[in-house]
Amino acid sequence: MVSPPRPKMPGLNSLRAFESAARHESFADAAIELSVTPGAIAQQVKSLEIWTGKKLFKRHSQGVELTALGVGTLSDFTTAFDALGEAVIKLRANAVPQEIRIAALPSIAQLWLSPKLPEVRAAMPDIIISLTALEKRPIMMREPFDLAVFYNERPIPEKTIAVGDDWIFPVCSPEIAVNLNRPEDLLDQVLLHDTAWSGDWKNWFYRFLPDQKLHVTGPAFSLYSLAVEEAKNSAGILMGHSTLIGEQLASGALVAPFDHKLDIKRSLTIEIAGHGVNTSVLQNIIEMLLLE
Amino acid sequence: MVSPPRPKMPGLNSLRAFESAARHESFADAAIELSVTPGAIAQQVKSLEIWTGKKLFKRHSQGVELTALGVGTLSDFTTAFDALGEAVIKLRANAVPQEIRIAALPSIAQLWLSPKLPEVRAAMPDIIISLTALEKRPIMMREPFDLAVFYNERPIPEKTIAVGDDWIFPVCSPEIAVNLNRPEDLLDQVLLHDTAWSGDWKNWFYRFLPDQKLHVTGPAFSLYSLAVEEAKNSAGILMGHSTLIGEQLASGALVAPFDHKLDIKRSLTIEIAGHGVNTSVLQNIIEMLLLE
DNA sequence: TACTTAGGTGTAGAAAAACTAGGGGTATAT
DNA sequence: ATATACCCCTAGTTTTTCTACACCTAAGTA
Repeated sequence: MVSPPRPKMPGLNSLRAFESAARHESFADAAIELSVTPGAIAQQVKSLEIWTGKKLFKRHSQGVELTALGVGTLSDFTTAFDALGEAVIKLRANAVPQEIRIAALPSIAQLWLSPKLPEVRAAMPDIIISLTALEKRPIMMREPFDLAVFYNERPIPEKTIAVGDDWIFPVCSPEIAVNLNRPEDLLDQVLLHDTAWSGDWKNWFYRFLPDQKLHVTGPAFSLYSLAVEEAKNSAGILMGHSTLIGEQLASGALVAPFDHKLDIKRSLTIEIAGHGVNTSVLQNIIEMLLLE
Repeated sequence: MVSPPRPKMPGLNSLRAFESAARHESFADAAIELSVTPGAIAQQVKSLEIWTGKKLFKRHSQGVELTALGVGTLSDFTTAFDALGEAVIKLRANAVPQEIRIAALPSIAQLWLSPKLPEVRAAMPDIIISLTALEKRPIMMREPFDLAVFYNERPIPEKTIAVGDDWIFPVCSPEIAVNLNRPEDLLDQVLLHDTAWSGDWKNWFYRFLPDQKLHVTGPAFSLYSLAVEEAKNSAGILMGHSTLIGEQLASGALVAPFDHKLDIKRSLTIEIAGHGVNTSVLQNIIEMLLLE
């Protein structure tokens, strides 16, 4: 009566953990990708190694390295999980075609996308547009988004649509601007920082005031939009990103006291999911976002 | 500091349960394939339906039917899980190349394969040959076997190698055979049955003694090899399978009292895994198995 | 040389996921 | 009418997976 035992296959989760760890060559990065702790990755990988009977990684104190065996199968697993991810995303897109999911960098979501969405929603009242702010660009094959709006270094990858190049230049409230005539006037001012883009001031100074030692002492904000608000409140000078502060410059809430603009060689881009669902709706949304 | 929550993807196990259930159009069959209870499948499918927000199956009292949404994505999932299965099997084959895993029907394993293996092992002393008896043919893309020896209806599928056609005819020990001259002499004899092949006697009688009512009263065995042993011990008449009792006929332990043989339109076949590892070793093994 | 940092390991306990068991229900087959 | 085959649901249990540390090692830094 007992049916013969079939040889067990390894758990699917251990395969996913291996694939992620192998792709990043890092348990820590895989842990971030899968939203678990590195210890969980280590355990899953170990269980797969026990199943195969061979080590998949060489452990070093500073990281891991794939063994020959691991190298040989990584691409198979990546292909398989890509296919699986696409199947899931396509399923979701087909199941809820009236919902469009957009992923964007928090700053882009708040400063660029959010102001444009009301118009898009008004034009497409039966479409639900959801917006998720992510610090890191999602892998469109693996995560359930229809559009992703992020920065890309130029030249931008294929399959992405350029929205505009990103230039940086100091901006501030009109009240403060009256005291600023030359870049040197910045030296005794409060310089507002975004924690994620702490290099902005350094880069700009390096380009336009190369002889000046920079004081990185200003207040730091974890969200660029907070820094924008503070700048509007005359709390200091902000390094403005051309792609993000268009609204504020247009309304006059912020002004650019100088003409010194630095191209940071990246563009705001829109990436479209490859699931092939809702293509025309997505095209319409993109067109509306690109206007003006 | 808190990283923004990414939208959760459904659990991998629910995807596998859905794929299996959809492929079989049956929760019960999926449960067998995945070695769980049907309730487990139902729960996994439900959790996927909750994630997608739509029903994937229409439930009927006699079974399930895929919805349009389910139909549309089944092939994507099947493709993905096939790729994943192949990746795992290839990994295993590469990790332990000195081991060859053979799956076979229990009767084939014991009566056909097992007698031939010592010679194969002697010829390849550094290869470990493991043999697993399975009631059902494994899906070679999903389960870790290198060779599968099973019956196939003729015409046999591509990619399988025919070993020999299966004919059935009564066999018994020489002592019993002296009393058997014509098929009619079987009527008052003990007829041994294999539970899995209970139709054998019926088919043979239908062909050669169509006018006789058949008594299906003989002892039943869950393993054909047990029935063979009993037949050798003169416990009764066995319906012999040409592909399985060659040894016994050759040694004289069993004899065929009549010339009445029925072709049951199937062949013993060997299927080779598609992972492409160890191809030449596998070819050698198959050649040895096909000898004589 | 000693400290710090980055990244991996191992274990125990906790949390989450998955499974089984068992009681229902509804069609189809006998 | 009764049995059978399937699916559903819920409760409780088992298994898996994860976290939380404490520990280890190598490389960079003071």
